[in-house]
Amino acid sequence: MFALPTLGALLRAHEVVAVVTQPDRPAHRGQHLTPSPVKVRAERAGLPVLQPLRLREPGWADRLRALGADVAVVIAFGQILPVDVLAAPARGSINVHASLLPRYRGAAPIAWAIMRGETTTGITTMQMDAGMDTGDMLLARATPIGSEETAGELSDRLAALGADVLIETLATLDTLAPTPQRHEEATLAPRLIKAHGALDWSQPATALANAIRGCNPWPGAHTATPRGMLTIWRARAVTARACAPDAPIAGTVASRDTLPSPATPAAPGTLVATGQAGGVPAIATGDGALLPLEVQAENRRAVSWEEYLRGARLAAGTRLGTS
RNA sequence: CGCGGGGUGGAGCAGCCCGGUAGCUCGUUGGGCUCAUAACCCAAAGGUCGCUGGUUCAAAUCCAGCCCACGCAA
Repeated sequence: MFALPTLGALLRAHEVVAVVTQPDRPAHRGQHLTPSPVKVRAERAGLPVLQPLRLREPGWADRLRALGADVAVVIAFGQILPVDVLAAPARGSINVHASLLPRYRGAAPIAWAIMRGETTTGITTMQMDAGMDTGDMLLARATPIGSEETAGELSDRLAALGADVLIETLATLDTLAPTPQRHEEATLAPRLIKAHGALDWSQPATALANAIRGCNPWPGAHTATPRGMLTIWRARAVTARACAPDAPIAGTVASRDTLPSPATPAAPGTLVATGQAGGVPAIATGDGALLPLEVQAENRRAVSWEEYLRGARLAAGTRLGTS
């Protein structure tokens, strides 16, 4: 979980008076009530754990104020906090946000940065105010995004970076000059919903590859096939050199270098031979073709694209994405 | 008792409804073709059809119970 490294760093470097986290929720197979990882970690450290259903309800600001904390650290909490709660600690509340503000304000900055094809992102700490991620910035640190990095992988890195930046922020809090954000440059990164994972094959292959990275591990980029929904976990954009609508999938390509250009490109979403990667079929897009690497059919494990195709029995020319 | 699909040679799957010869795409091994190959051709090895019990002349297939791993929930 994203907040865990920061909690660990705080436990080492500061006195933590209490931890506030989400209530236990039914989770996983069997619907058992499951505590958040933050709660587990806090209880192991012997700290009081508060799990408010809604911090907006009256009384919480007073309870938090009574803890007598110098400062509150808010990270990946998922609730909008009223100002009296933010102001409960003596020095207010500091947020660790996983983007370079004012870009990608909101609940899913990591996924959106990848889906938009950004090559750089980072961590920003800010003094929280009433708006959503609109507070004055304290410290920021950038990090490059790997060309094939997934949201999950980037999240792990940013979680570790966030812990560092937060500790540095607290250590220099007295001398830091809060910098107002350039609000006119703000962009939004709203919480993802399942529909954000629906692949639109008319988009360019590079955009689709970004969407797939950004939707890994949640909600998963998916498309319809004649045999049910298919989630694509990893994919690579390839050139559409040999994309003919009725090209055979494998086997009869005489030479990868002498293929004639198709008279008409295959419709987006069509399964086509590529003449690349040993004749493994790819998927035609609005611009170029997409070569899936790791996929997962409904109710099944994630497997390689080649493994999936062995059992899926999809012929060349099959259209994906039309349910 | 949250819901839902699965367990079939080494991998991914079909067959199950409608019981009757173990199938497909790969992989592996051997041989062939070729300047060559991840391509093509031929051949071979490899399976207690998750387990137990039941029904039946006959069970991968129908019934019951159990075990195992998986998906969904934001």
